[in-house]
Amino acid sequence: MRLATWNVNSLRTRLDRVLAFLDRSGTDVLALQETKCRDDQFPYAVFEAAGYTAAHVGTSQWNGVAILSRVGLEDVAKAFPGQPGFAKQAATVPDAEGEPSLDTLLALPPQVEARAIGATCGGVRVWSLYVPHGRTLADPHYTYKLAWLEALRDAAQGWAVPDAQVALVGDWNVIPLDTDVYDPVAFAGHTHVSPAERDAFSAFGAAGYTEVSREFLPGEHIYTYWDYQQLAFPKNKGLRIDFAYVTPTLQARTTGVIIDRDERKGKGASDHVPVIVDVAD
DNA sequence: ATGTCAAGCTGCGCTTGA
Repeated sequence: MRLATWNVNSLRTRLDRVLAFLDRSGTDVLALQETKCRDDQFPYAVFEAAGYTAAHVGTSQWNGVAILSRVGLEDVAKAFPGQPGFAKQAATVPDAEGEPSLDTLLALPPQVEARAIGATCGGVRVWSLYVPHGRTLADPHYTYKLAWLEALRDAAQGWAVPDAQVALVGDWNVIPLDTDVYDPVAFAGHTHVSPAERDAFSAFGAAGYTEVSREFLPGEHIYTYWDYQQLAFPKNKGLRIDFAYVTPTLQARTTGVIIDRDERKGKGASDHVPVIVDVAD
């Protein structure tokens, strides 16, 4: 079985590329992140015509995760148990002088975002994950990111029972090693590289998972993302932030990992490329 | 070339998010 994960940065913009990728790669199960569409905008029929059943969760133009499968798709979960929500701040309200005041920002109730979807495909429990970005170390989104990862770790630890076949794949928005970024000095003080984020990422190892892209592709400066700005891709100024954690039984079946770097080329590319995991039948 | 892209909403530019 060929399992892949890809942050497509808008499915509607990239639908032709996704279909071409499925055809070219022979992927059986594709986890997508950042579909950037609502469920009613998701092209279920297009994927059905291509032979794939799809499950999607999307509530707005932001986030959105999906799983496509041509080897079955069962027991869909549109969030993980205990998945934290994010409390957006409403518009400022006027203070006594009628001016917007930073002291009167209104925190809206936390909303569980479309960042995780699970389904059982061909005997493997697949989770398509879009970890919150964090924005800056001082932003409430960063606190949310750490809480989100911790809650996922707790849930995932419970799934990692003996012989379980679980894959946690997606855009983790964490740079685990200094050699996973083109310039670690330039990233100091930013999100993705903080000790807390790196600890939250590596905690999945202690929870019973192995990150198989690292196992099969241990080299330095292997990237899965290149910013659209500053000619990052031609200069190969990338980040390694898309990963696949799997349970031991699934790890034992894993025969290889491919990072499809060519998918970043040409006009209309996503800023991320697919990470492909091959699993023996 | 302060070397980007996408979506929504109002509108044909701005804001948000990455």
